[in-house]
Amino acid sequence: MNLSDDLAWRGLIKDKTFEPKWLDTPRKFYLGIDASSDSLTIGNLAIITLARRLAEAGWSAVMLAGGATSLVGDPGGKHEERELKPKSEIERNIEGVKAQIEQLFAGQRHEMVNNLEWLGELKYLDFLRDIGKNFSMTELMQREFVDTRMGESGAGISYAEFSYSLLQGYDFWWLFKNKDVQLQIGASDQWGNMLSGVSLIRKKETSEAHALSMPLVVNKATGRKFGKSETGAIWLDPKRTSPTQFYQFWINVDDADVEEYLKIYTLLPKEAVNELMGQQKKTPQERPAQIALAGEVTAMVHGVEANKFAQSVTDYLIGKSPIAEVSEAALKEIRIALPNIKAQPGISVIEALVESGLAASNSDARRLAQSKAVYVNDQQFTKDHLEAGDFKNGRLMLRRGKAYKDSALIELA
RNA sequence: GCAGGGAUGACGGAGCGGUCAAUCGUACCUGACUGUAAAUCAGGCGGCCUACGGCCUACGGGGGUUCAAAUCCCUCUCCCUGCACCA
Repeated sequence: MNLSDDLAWRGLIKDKTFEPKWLDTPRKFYLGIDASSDSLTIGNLAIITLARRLAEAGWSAVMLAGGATSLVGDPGGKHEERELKPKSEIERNIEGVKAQIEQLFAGQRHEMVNNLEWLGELKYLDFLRDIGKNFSMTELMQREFVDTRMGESGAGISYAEFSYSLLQGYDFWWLFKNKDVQLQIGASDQWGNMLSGVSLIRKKETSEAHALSMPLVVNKATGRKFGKSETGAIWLDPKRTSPTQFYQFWINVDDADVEEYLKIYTLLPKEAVNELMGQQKKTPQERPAQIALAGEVTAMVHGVEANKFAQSVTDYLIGKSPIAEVSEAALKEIRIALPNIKAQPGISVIEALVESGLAASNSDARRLAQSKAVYVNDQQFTKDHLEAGDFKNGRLMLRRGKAYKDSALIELA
């Protein structure tokens, strides 16, 4: 299947400035990544996976870290002005984000650039004359982000954030001129910014350059944007979200979403996805689609070894492999992957829940205990204390709730 | 600058001197039913405790009035709406 058909089938094309067939001749494209945090989330992963697809279809990839643009802050999709981040923090963020992109592009040819390289030395007056002159204020004012921020109930917008779109347009133009980049890809909230570049190139170079946006990934069950909420964020950084937690997240995906995620987040071809969805329909309780999804995505983000390990930890979680018989080597890894504490026999369940982070406070832990939400080694647990006999070989699995993802390892001190 | 209006828990939004740890909705957590799914129903949802009870901290910041304040007064900060100023 050629690239344009594949992307259409996966639902990855929202807006574009070209005929679909144009995609099928490989050229050079770029994807800009914001550096507002030191780690990417699965929200960013969707678009990076799209970049991977283009690369595998023969396109040359330029990955742009927004060292300069992050200093200003993208107003797109935000309801109020952002806090400016210190420069040192953004530099750190860039390093973190770069490393993750390297991992995701392992074995694929790609180029990393930082727009600080050219935006950093840009002179303001030159910018106004060369770039500013090419933007119509009328057009800019009609942009949705400006409109919502400046409208009746808007929170206002600063000149700095307002100018963001022009900077991004400049990026595209610079890359077009200096690196022969002909396409920019991004999530649909970047559409306006991408068009800034397209029209700037048209005006200044009288040449064609194009933009492609993909839809924002939405949780079908709740209708909400995916991976955006602060607390529930799933990070690519294993220090923030361990590979096991990462794997568990995908295992736990709703049935309604799993097909879409397979298309967006894995490189599995159409036939394989259809095959999986067939099985999913027949035996949903075995969760074949979720298992495939979790395996594919974890392997891509954290590597094949980490994926294997996450799968084996899952076997311990669901009691398929008894935790009492875990090998010393695996145990070491589990201590990293799961919340874990050392305890004396006789420790109260409340204390164990709080210490391990499964409960937020003593009150919270008491509520959980009262509602019979405590499990030890996959069995409902109603006693107040963990006795010596509850530990098998000096350890046990403590769990909050019925789903396996909120588990912790408790070991005898 | 002047005049009005506003700031309440994760969010939206009630309350306008005691019965307010604060109605309600959403989000979130747990239980039942299931499949580590969804929907539905039920319970919970500031913290702490030797708990059908008690204590602490909270309604933008600070100060006051009162036996008693989220509720009244003063003041500061920020936001909104008009008007004025500036073009």
